[in-house]
Amino acid sequence: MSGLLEELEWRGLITQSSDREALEAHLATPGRTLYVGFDPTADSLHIGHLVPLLVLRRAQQVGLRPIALVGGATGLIGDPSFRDDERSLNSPDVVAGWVQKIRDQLAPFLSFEGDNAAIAVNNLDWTAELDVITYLRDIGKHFSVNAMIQRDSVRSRLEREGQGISYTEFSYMLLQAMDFLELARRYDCTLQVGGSDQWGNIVSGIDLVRRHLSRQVHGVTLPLVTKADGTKFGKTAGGAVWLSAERTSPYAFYQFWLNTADADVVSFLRYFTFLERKEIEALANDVEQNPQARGAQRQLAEEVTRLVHGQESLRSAQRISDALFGGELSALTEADLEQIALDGVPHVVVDEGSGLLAALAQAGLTRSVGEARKLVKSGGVSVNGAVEGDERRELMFAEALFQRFFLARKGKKNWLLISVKK
RNA sequence: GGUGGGGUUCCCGAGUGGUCAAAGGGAUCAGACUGUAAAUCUGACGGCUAAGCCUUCGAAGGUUCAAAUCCUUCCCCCACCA
Repeated sequence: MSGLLEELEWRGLITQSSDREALEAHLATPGRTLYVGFDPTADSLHIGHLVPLLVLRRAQQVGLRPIALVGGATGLIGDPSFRDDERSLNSPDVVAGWVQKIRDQLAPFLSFEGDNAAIAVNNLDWTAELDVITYLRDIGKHFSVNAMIQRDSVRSRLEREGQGISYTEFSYMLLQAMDFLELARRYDCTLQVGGSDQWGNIVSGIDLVRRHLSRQVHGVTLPLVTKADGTKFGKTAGGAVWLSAERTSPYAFYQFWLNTADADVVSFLRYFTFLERKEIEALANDVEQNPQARGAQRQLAEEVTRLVHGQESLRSAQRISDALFGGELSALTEADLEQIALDGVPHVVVDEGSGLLAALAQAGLTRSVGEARKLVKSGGVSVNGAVEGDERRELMFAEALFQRFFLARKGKKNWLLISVKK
């Protein structure tokens, strides 16, 4: 009845699930509750978090009650699952700050009103006061170390030469299992969803709930997003692609999706948009027939940017993309250039007569002046639309657009707006 | 606490007195080709206003004309044992 599983199924979003038929039957009853956990490992979520977050939203759309859990406690420990090395701990103050930011970031994706209003929780609420003896007796007693060390998720840490795992991280799965138990108790939550790396932790939770409450609860994992060329999804030159506009501008965000490879775009449409099956099939056909138009990429970029940053930000991202990639730079007006800076293209202010190289380095477009020099020498930089071969190029009013601006470009798509200061 | 192994440039990983800014691979960046794709090929890949100089091989000292390489102490990681 809920249709959640069918929806996830055709989108390719189910990697593993606990007893599928039982789950299907379970979800047939209206009003079920599910949860996804997000650990605060930074002050913002990134696009890797988007898949489970959107699943939570999809679930709410078909009538389930979503719980977004922020790991104020688990974030203090660090999930060892499939990680090669031990994490360094973050201070409680820092993590608490991140918890708040992530809560705020999650909220717009869910509705906190209506019959199946979303719930936001923090697992620190039920772990902060827990004493260690109670924890060991009530939780720890249900876990077999023999079973825990069999988990794939920690195997590399146990077998790999030169690596180990601390008791702290090893305990992570108990904390996550406890979360499921707590949510089952408090909110009758009966389904946990997470990335495929979470399978072990989810199963631990299912077991714990069964032992404590004699109830059958369920788990589903989502695929790890991969790219056809084997490189890591979600990374760009500047690092991860973040959901916060401060870390990744809407323009950069839009460009990220627009640059999706043909081989990946269809699955990304399924994972990251709410477009219906027919629409996605039409776009898939488009990729086949008319790849150079990149219609699917455009649609993907549009949908995801709107979802994360809203209609306004999408417009400005498109406006600036059109301006920079559309045609003649000479067609840009002074107002356009001013807008470009506001819309999120990297921007630096320099004194007249400053060197181009310094400006590139200052803007972070290159890591050092030397790198900028090499780049210019190899023809990788253009200024105001023309390849710049002179490493000594100085930025003078006389040559600036509107006596103020230089539009520099590194490679084909990395723009930098330079303003010359009076 | 004991014994053994180990910490190398973004990552993996070679290097055991000069020929080492340090092999090789990956990642990354640029150029060519394109569609702001992929694949492929080419180049770059510690810093420096680049001839040359400066800083790097866990940390600090030391030996030497010369150290990533040898010695001392310390820190950290791993395995096994207690």
